[in-house]
Amino acid sequence: MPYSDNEIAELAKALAHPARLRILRLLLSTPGCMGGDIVDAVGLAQSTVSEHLRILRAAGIITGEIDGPRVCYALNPSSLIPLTTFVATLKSPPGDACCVPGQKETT
Amino acid sequence: MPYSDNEIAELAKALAHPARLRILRLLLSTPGCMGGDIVDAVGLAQSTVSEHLRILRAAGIITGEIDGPRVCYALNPSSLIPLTTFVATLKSPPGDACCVPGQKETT
DNA sequence: CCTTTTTATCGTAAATCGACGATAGACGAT
DNA sequence: ATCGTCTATCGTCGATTTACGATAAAAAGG
Repeated sequence: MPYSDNEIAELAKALAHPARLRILRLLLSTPGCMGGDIVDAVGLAQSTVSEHLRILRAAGIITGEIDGPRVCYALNPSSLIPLTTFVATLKSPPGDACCVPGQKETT
Repeated sequence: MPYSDNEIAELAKALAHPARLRILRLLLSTPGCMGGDIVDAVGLAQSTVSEHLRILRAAGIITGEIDGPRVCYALNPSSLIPLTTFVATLKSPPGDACCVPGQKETT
């Protein structure tokens, strides 16, 4: 039993918002990464972006290092291992039906 | 630009609850997979479990095939490709600092 | 010291989520 | 046709989330 459902759910929750994904993409592609740049890029209020950054930091997905009056944010990809491990586990059984054949479909 | 942030966020949101992760683990390990078994396993009210199943189905993560009065649920791992692709992308740059060296730490 | 810049926090309002019981619908069996 | 079983939906309630403006806190620079 590798990682707890709560742990994985916390990570998934942190990723479950477009603005936060946008921030992560930004951190991936931007050499400078102060909060101000992030605010400009996502187009939300500064306080809202700060809250998204707090959520990502609380989940361990990013780190923030104080650099003078600013904060330099960076990705911490290894934090996502519990989530990726779980998803990989789901893919393991290639494809065997669970019920006896001969059903109608739904969706 | 492979997948949209909204699409990925929807998948992450569907995974962002321990009960739903529990259901997915159950579907991975259980040969029979009718809703009733799931209700017993997660220990929540039938209506609550049905709602979790609806969310997973809406996200495409599971499928439900009607089998008489029951519904047979099964995993659909390929639905998670947008999410796994995104997370894999985050891991690509091994580790280069984004700011000039010489900062204090936060977290 | 005071000002400027940058980030975090507070308070609040609207929206969404999670859980439940009650009810309705679908199906096989009697 | 009716009954029993299984699942989905409805209505509701409390908790959480998201967003904002306003305000406070920290640090560099004049």
